[in-house]
Amino acid sequence: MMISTRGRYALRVIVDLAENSVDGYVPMREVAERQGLSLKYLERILPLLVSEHLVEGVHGKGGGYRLSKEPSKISVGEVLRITEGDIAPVACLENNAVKCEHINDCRTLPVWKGLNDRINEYLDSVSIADLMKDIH
Amino acid sequence: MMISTRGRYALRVIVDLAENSVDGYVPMREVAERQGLSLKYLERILPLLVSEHLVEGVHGKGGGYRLSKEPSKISVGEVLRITEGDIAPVACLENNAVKCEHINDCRTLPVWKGLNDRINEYLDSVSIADLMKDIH
DNA sequence: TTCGTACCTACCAAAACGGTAGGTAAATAG
DNA sequence: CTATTTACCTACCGTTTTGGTAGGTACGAA
Repeated sequence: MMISTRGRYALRVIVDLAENSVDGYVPMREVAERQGLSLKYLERILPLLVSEHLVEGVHGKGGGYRLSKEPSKISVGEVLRITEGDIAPVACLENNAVKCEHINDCRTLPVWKGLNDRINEYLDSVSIADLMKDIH
Repeated sequence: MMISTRGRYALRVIVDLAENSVDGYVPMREVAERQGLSLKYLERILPLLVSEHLVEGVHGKGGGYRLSKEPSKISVGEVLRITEGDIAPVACLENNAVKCEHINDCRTLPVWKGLNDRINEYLDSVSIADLMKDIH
């Protein structure tokens, strides 16, 4: 399996924020409760999203989190790359991969590159807005 | 990362067999040497491919392995599903996944299904013959 | 000053990963 | 019949990743 709970939970949090932060900030306690996830675990995931300017957090009463961009401007690929670190399907395509010596003669590399391209292409084509429930 | 060494090595072995078993059987010792992989580790992977009738092994001198089908009839997806067990990108799409209770109201499920479909579609579209070096 | 929030760091159990070790079973050559 | 060569089987094992928990501190509003 490629996408761990970190990425999956992050995505659910982002969609939850998109749907529930009508104007103000939403405390993570509420999101955790709504989504049935551990607050403590989410608290470890959110700083990643903050540092990459996907969400903003404010302290104190009335504080919480909100999205920094419109849901239509955030792609699923963006969220996953931030939280998973790397969504390459094989080790040799990871960012910090050790240079393979048979790279010019590898029979299997083309299929991994092809797979990687299709995965990223698709995940970048879906936005958070695409995942939101239409609220009439 | 989604595809572990098991699947990647299996694929390299299959392509190696396709290229090097002109008529007879190829001992895994030769393949391991050519590919720079641990023989002992490959010996643990190959029974999977045998039991699913992708390759055949014969004992004794002159023995080894050969493909059971033409390279053009074996897809990359087939090899990976056998060796990896499951190539689902997320836990909730795995074969023996626990039934999620929010399955009918999950905002993120559609994107995982879409991803899963594209991954399998692509891997099934590439055959071992596509990965072989043209030998003139 | 108190409360509610984000945010930080250390720790930890369980599973997966990537093998190694040490055999047995079967087929062939001599 | 014996030796050799191969496939095949099973148990073990160190390291890394996963999926958290525990216990705080920093900050901001009331």
